[in-house]
Amino acid sequence: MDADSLQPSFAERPGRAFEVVLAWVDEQILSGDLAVGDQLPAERELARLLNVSRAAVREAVRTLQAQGVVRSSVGAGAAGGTTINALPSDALTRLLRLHVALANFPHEDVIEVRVALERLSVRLAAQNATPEQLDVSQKAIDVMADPDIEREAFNDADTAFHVALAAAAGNRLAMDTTAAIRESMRLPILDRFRHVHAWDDIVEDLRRGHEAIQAAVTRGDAEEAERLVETHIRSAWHALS
Amino acid sequence: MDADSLQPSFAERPGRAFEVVLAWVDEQILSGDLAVGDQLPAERELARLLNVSRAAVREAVRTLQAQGVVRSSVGAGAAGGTTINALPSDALTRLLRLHVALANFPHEDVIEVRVALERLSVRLAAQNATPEQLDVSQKAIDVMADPDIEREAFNDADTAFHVALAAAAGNRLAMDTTAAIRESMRLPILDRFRHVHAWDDIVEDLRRGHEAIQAAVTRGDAEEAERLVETHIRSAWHALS
DNA sequence: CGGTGTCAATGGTCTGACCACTTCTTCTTT
DNA sequence: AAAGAAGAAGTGGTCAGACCATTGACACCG
Repeated sequence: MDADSLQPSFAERPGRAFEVVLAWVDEQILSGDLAVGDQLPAERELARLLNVSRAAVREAVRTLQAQGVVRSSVGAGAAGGTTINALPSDALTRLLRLHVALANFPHEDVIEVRVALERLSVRLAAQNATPEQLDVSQKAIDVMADPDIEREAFNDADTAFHVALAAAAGNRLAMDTTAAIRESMRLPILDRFRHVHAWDDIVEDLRRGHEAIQAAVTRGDAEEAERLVETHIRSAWHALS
Repeated sequence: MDADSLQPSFAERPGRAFEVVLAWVDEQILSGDLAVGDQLPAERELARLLNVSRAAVREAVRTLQAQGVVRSSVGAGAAGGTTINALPSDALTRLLRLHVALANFPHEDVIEVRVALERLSVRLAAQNATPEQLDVSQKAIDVMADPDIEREAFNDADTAFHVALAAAAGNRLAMDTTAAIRESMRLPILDRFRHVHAWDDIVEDLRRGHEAIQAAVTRGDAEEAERLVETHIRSAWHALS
């Protein structure tokens, strides 16, 4: 009944109790008061601060944990407690993959977004890529050049190629989202790889596409790289459908 | 003590209690005993079945909810209870928003990705938007037309305009990512709104940009809409920097 | 000086209770 | 007999308070 003077807007808020906690954490993160590596208040303290039970706080923490936002460990001192996670892009990738796998998004929708992001990636890569970064994508091309390569290994190298180009873009957010979406389509694409008939023709098209993209990026031709990557993604998906 | 004869492998398992529940649900889903639309046992029953407390069951349910796997609603009968879910989206938006905020990406990087996604959104919107969807974005424009509008309200309506266009694209993934990125920049943009000097000039530019985009989308001119939205975003950010 | 044990703080768990809401059943009234 | 009202039962949502295991800091004793 008293206190609350520090956080009245949250303590008075209606709605589910654990959502009050989530909203509070969201606000703290978005406003910059909580950053990666920082510790959340202890569960008991947070419960008192927001006028909810500790059980409600714990349910919110579980939600944040499931999303990879925080990590909890027991014990006193700096090592214990709940801390904001570096949110390795794995969390994004995991969640995107889960959603796509559950057919929540039509594959065509995913393709559209993927085209938009990869066009951005290769454009930035053509402008910013270092020779070392281009070596990484070239290595993926070399792997795929093996005429006896298994379809799964080819798919992995294919994924690695696109992720490597995204990494070469020098834009971390573009890389993370591009990689997450390509990664989320790894299994659906592999499934099609396995059931397609004209495998030899398709894989040859893919190889040519990759090499053309790599060449355009290497010589810094952003526009051509954008055009090539869009054609590459769309025609590959069409051939597999 | 007793019982457990039905699920000994789970009831006897060590490790965190809520993970026992998660493992049980995983097993039921993977084995096909639980499918989309099915109901989980009631929390009290599940707690008794797995020999854990109801609080542990609830923490597991929160985890599943955060992952979008289940949906809960109160009440007796078929309408109440926790059911296996098909399609959530909040989880993705929330995670992406936090991801952008936490990773502390350079704002320029975020702008690049935002341009790529919003170009996609307005292109799809120009091709697919219904009059009802265009009404929503028009309403945001009307709100911003108020000459006495507060800067925060203007920013909210601005966000709403871009999100509405993304929604009109008819591509759920594009909408979620576009909305998440625009929302992740809500606070930084608001901060600039508050400290900018030539507010009147800037806001007039923004209004003209919105109206031009809305007009292009309405008449189905995808290419012009793409061009306009890119110019709009880049020039607005430049004016605020 | 160095080990050693106490102590405090943390997350993890449990119990048992109450609430708000929804549905189904049963009984009363027309 | 039909319609409606009252209540019983079951659901998730929340709370308070307790205990446990783990961890780190600090005072104490050798």
